[in-house]
Amino acid sequence: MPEGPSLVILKEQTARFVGQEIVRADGNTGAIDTARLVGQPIVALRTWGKHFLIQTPAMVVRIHFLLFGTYRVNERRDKPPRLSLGFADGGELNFYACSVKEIDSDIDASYDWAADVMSDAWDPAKARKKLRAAPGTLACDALLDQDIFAGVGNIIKNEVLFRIRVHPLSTVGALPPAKLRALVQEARQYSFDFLEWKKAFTLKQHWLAHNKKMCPRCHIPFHKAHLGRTNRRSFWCERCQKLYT
DNA sequence: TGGAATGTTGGAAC
DNA sequence: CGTTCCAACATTCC
Repeated sequence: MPEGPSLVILKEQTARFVGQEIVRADGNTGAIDTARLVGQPIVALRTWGKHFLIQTPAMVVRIHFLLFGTYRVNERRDKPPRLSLGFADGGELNFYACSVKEIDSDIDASYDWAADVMSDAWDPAKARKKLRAAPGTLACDALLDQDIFAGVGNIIKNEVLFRIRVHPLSTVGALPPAKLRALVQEARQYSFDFLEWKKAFTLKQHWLAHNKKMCPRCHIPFHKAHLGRTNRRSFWCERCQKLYT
């Protein structure tokens, strides 16, 4: 469940806990002192990219789901939770197979909200500036850079590059200004499309490139390889997606 | 059924 | 000291 839009769904599903007091906190995370959460009210539940932030007066806990993490709201899985929070109204929030970490309480100082593609504070001009500052970066790596596009994951990467018809091995410095602008714009636009499709349980059927064998536009086979510094799977069409170097 | 995958971190190696 | 590479983590699906 790891890309940014999925975290936004989690935030929406847990909004009812904001303002509530944690009456029980446990789990097999060795990383935080769960006892310190008991008695704490939830000040805010926020997301930054793929981070889920649980803010209380005493501490801020960061959940990262990595590749396999899951959660349940008012339900339990048949597995030990990494972190389980119980609330006064009987509700509970359970996290599994994720990274749990206490972070600095001053989250506004440590997080650049303008870099989060799902945030109201998202700043496309700032993202373009960061891209121009690293012209040698491959397009496939740039989209996965959480300092530029927090929340973008491998699915979004592949879909954005297909939408804007840019080859994953293009360098961002070689992109014409309109393409650079499109890359930044679609990183956010596709993320919001992802959000709506995920909510409707129709995400996979909307994939045009990710995990696909054939180009839906020109009907030749996609290329598939692990590319870039990030070495993640890329799916692309040699005919439709232009290589800029 | 083994291998790969919506991801990141920390430490070794150079 | 900076950069790069790789193992580790852990679950689900094909």
